[in-house]
Amino acid sequence: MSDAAAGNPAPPPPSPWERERPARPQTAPQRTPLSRERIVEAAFTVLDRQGLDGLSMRQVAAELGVTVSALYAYVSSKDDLLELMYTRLFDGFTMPAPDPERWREQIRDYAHAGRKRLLSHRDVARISMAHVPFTAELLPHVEGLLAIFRTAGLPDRIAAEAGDLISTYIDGFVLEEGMWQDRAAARPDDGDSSLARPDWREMAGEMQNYFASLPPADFPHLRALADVMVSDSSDERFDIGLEIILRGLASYLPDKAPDA
Amino acid sequence: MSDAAAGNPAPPPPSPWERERPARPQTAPQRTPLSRERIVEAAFTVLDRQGLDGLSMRQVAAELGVTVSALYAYVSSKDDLLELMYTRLFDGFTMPAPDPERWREQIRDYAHAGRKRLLSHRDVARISMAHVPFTAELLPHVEGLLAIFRTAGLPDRIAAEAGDLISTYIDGFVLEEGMWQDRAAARPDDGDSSLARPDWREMAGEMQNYFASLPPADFPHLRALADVMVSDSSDERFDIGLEIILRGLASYLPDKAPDA
DNA sequence: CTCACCCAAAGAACGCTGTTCATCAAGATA
DNA sequence: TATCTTGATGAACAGCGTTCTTTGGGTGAG
Repeated sequence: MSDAAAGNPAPPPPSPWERERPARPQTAPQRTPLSRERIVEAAFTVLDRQGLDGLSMRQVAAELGVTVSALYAYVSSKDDLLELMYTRLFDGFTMPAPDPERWREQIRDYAHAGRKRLLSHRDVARISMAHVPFTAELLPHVEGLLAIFRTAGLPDRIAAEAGDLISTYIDGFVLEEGMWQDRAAARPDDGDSSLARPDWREMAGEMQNYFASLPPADFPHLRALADVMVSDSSDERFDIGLEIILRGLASYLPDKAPDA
Repeated sequence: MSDAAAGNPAPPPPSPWERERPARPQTAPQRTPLSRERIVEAAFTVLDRQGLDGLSMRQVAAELGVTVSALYAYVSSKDDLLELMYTRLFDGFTMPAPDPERWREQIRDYAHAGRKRLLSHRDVARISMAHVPFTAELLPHVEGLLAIFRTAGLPDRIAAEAGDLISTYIDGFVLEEGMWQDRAAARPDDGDSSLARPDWREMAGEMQNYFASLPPADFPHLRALADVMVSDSSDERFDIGLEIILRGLASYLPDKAPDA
């Protein structure tokens, strides 16, 4: 560097004793200058590949080809990053204008969209469960839900609770769904042929065998329900639970009789 | 140590250069020989003092005056310990014989007991949320729940889902409850005068102010419901949500009309 | 009484975590 | 050309779950 004044066009090869230059040029394409968005994106990549337990700041940094400490210039903590991921899930998600005639369908749509969102990335239900959607960006969603319930005619105290209730239901259901998937994926059965294929059908068979093995005198109802519990798909089970809640809410409507 | 052959009755004072003997006699009262039960007990002590995030194997070991590695002779992993803690919550918890005339009260009792159990130790709802109650010790509880629903007359597919639904509701509600408490306790407001007193009333006031500060045009329903959301106690809110679910379930009973 | 054994616990170590800090190269500004 | 800013680096710290080897005291056999 000291002879730069000479201005010779061909730089000499690096002297053997000077520490090999960090080889910035390798990373030098300098993809993009790093940003909150890029960090969140990388975090989702790591999440899908390694799950929430494998999501570490170091892994995210590695995914970006960057050091850990660099992340902390854009994200104040891991919790901050998780919150960013959580709110990003709601991007492009708008609540419909409340239609009193169709409030049930509107809630059904909301629930289905919510479940789809939680299934869009691995372990996202666990992240969602750890957050209350009362940040500024998410308040419009809460407002939208309350709008549907209130204009449908539900009493205030019921409407106030209804939002929490179905949100909790969605999160809880998908969380449990994910736990079964993990359990199925972690079965030491077929060696490393586990191509991330949970093999739902085989799992169901094992469950059914297990239920059938229970002492009939002690577990009559569990045995009686084994068939239906195992034969219903996740989607069907989700809709059943959702419908129970909707019927409960409908029973508070002043006017019409709460029949299906 | 090398002149032990002399056999002199009075042991010499410890030579200054040999590392002070670990002073086992200090710990030597040897309280009790360490066991799974004692480890779980200590874990709950640490949990109540430091929360789930502060619950580490090392802290549990310290609580028992013992090294970390000693724990692993009784507990195979931290997850194992957490599962032990989870199932211990159900100790002395028995399901009532199903009474078709009183199924609603029975479920209400179950829910209240469940919430009380989750509130009995800090952060326990988070532990509960991470477990499916399908271990051998807990199956009787599931069976008991299904028994109540089935003998009440609910269709099988509804009964099968009902257990999950109310369990998820209880866990989710208390989880959220705990998150608000944590948020209130972490408020940097009054310095270190935080004697673990969440000061619920003050928190509610802040919430109400926040809602009132929202632009009326964008958040009419949130503003309208601020009063009721904040004035209702946790117990009332819990009962409201529970009642919504119960009404929904009741709507599937074949015979009687599903009025309150 | 002495020796061998056994086993519960100790202690050190490994690789990982979230977070902070001093450093540094390169670009922009004066 | 000299200074300042900026975005990233690499080392470090304390703590984590887990495993491995060592050890010391109590017990039973000869």
